[in-house]
Amino acid sequence: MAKLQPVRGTHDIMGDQARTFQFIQGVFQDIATRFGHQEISTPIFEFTEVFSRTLGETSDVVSKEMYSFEDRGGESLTLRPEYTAGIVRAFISNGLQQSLPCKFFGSGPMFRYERPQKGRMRQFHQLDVEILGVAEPQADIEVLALAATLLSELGLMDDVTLEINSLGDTESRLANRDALVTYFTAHKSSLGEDSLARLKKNPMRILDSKDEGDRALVADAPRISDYYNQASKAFFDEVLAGLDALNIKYVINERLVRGLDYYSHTAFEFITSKLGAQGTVLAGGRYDGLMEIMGGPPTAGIGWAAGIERLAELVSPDLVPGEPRPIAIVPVGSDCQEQALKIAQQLRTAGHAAHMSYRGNMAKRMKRANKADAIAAVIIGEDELARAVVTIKNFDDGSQTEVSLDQLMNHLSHYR
RNA sequence: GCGGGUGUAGCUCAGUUGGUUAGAGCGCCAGAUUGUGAUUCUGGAAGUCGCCGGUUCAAUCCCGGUCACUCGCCCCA
Repeated sequence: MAKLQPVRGTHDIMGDQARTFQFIQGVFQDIATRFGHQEISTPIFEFTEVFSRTLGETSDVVSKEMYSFEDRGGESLTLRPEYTAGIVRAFISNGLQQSLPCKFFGSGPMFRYERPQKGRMRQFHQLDVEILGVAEPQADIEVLALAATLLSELGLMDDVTLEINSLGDTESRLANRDALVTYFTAHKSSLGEDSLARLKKNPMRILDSKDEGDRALVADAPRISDYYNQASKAFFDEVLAGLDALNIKYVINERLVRGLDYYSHTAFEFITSKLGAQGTVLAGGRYDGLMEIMGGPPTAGIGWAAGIERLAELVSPDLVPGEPRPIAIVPVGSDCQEQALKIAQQLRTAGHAAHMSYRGNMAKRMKRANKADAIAAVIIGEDELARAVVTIKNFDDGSQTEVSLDQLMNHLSHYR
């Protein structure tokens, strides 16, 4: 029989990794709450249209990366490849325009049919933050401050740099795009194969090309910043001033772009050099045009997503809290089982971690307790019970004391 | 989707220039120790050498395909 394998690009999360994930999500929830965001969990699948409409038919995600399937009713459903589309859909479904601004956070699995690599899975997990209904640059600043706080509390600020850019408003961006198309079309013959395709689908992406020949062309290409109108320039300046005020370091990267039409103004990525080709750890931007594409009322939006797997690769293990050291319950002889159960229950109710020892002679039980990193063992034997006492063994110094059942909980409170 | 690398025990890895019973360390189980852990000693289980096919008297080793992982590209978190 062939080895039972998980589906390509999926993983079981357990042990240290599970603990690291939990730590990251806990820090994230705490910070997001401090920033005034509320949790939202949207379904992990939606009608396919939710994603195909928002992401655009020509985008890579829609054209080759979606996990789509028909349900029994013949509806085309898709496992979510990203969080934003679902949140925007939820906003419209629930009529939340009545309660703007909406500040959301969420986390969970995402699905993309990609060729797996380290830091890139078919099922992966993201943290997500969105602010809907704030057209002011203050939202951009806050969302970036949230990101910076998260990365700093995860101990990653030294591993990561913030790259930021502005696409300008619609007017500025379209003017720049036209100029780019004109420029690159004139130099079509020197463009690489990938970039030729981008010229049609997503011309701004050429700016980000890794092809050497393209890069030479890009150096002389029209610059986005030359096409900012006054409002766009003022907006970007205000965002940068906010970052300066908060002492958040950044690098302006004019090649950092978003292709789809509903993006505008701020685009940013926190990047690390420690993860090979998958260097983007957290990324986002402003998407003021998205709500309308979805059929909702014109509503500004900005947000970001971070890959939990990628963060987990970077987080130092010593930051992740270990499991609490348990107290081992060691009954000796079958007559002591009931008392052992009761003591375990008492301990757990009082907030201790208690590990019940299930089988074996005493040496075996002690061995297991030691392996579980127990801080102490409660040894429950017939001799002791006859005198209404138990023996407490301290695993760190090897000392033993007899404690009366009455005093047990009191005594063990020292072991927290 | 495109190109390169890798695949031997639960884990980390040796090894066989193609030859009969494939090894180590760690881990696991048991015993020394039926009321006392970490150390020590002894023993044990565990592998269709990723899978399928080809070449060969003979394949874990060579060849082809396939699956998975991995590195880069595309794209992205």
